Amino acid sequence: MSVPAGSSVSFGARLTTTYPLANGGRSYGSDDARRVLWCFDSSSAPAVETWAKMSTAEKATRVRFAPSPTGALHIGGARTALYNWLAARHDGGTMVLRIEDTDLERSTPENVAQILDALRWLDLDWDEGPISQVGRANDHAAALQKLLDSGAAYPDSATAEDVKAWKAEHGADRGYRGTPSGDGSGAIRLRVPDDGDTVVDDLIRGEVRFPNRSYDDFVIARNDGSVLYNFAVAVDDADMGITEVIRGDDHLSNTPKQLLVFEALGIKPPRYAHVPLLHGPDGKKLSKRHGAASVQELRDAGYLPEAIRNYIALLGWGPGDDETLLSTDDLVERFRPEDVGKSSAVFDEKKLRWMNGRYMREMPAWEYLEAVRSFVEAETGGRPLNEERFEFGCRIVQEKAQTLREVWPLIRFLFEPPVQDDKAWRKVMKGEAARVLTEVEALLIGIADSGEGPNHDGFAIEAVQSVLEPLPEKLDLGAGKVFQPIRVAITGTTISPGIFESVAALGREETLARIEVARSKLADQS
RNA sequence: GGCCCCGUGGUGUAACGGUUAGCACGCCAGGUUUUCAACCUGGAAGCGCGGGUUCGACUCCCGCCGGGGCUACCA
Repeated sequence: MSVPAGSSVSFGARLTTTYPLANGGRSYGSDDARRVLWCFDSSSAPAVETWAKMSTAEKATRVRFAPSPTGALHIGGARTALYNWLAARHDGGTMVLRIEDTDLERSTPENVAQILDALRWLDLDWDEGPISQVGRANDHAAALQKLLDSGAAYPDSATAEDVKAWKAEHGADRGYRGTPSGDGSGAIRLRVPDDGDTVVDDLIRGEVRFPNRSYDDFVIARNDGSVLYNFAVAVDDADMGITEVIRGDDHLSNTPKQLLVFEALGIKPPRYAHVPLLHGPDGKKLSKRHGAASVQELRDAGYLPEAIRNYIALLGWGPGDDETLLSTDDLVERFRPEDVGKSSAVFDEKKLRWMNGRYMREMPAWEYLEAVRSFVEAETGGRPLNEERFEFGCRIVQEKAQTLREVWPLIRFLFEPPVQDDKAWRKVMKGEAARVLTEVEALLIGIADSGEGPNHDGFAIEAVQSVLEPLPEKLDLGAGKVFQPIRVAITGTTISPGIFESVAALGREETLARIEVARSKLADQS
């Protein structure tokens, strides 16, 4: 699966937040609920399976990624999405995208759009959805009624204060136990047994036991019938036939509650794999503070989707050998949720940069060019650039740049006058610099105009190299003493592509003019 | 406070009862008679602490310490 280069750097999401169900997206809700499904252009959404018609035996791996749209997609969320995606693709399973938007306050259409955009940009597609959790209200209500009827759940008029008081009386390790209100008032709580443990058989952590008595008879729905997270998740995972729940560690302690809901519903729960959380460089939970933490920020910083996938896959998971550079196909082939490590990892942008550089070098020329283009346009405001020169410039820095964003600063001198960098000038333009530039000018003028080279003026890389390379020895100077003055003269700084390439790219006329300017400035200062 | 998870160099990981504790990023030095980058070579740097079990523990058990999560009529 690949995406045209053009779309890999633009967010052309045609997401709509309109309510009519626009495509054949599988609905898990009633007709009523259909009207509140999040819909998006189906052009990138694969055909949908008819899960309901399948027999149990046919129900292969079904995973889901269920972000809560309370902000941009985080690097940690992206990793969870990737792990789910890899697990699904690994054995031809199905990935469901579910939007946990029951938090009316924080869930916004903008946030949903942003998350979908990020997922699409990362090239992590889903087979079903996006499904709005809010849109499943009727199904939640039905499940709730079932529990009420069976007595597994009950209305309790206790307030938060009442619960607190109850716990103060019964001990801190004792979960609250309420009593049904006679009149049906109060929030709906699930009955939790006093004895025994609820054990989570986790793919990553093994069996984790939680004493039932430490859990409250927790609230699963408000009195108006609106359901709460731990209940909605369990009902949804059950209805959607999810076989493997791969999610963040922060949900481990909530899992027993969901298991209790499954039990009350009489449905076999899925398997769980709780992946460790990602931490920032300071060891704390990853947050916006820690630099480029969201997918969109990473994209804006010039990282490639495939590099990001490779990098985040390795945050907590390894292929078992010493391989570091793994293509997405490798990842799909080798990833298994049970191989994910148990300890939290720290996002290290330095390594991502290195890895991104490796991927940039591997990119086909046209793809690399198109990817760079949008970054350059952002810098230049879309001002037209000489295409031939642009392409040549990009080519000579492909080996050097580590992010798409770093390309422009390196080739900028080809389109603009040298930058003013006093520090670089002082460091280089001294001693033999004037003599060197005089010598260089003469040599460059001597290059015959064969019509070769990027500017068709004889300044081909080889031609430039053949006259400049012997110069240090000829002048009995170090290479740096000879080449740095040229670099500063034509670019203004000490950092640029290779010097022969730079001179060739700039061309005869402009190179000589800049050297001339530098020479006179040098003459003035002495 | 209660319940739970985690602990190999700065970072990500491998080894899982017996290895000189491997690999990658980063860092330092040198090389590539062109800076930066890339590339090559070399280097510094690690099993949180204390008890056990064992002929032998990074690997098993216990305690401690440290980090984290959950503990909402949030998700």
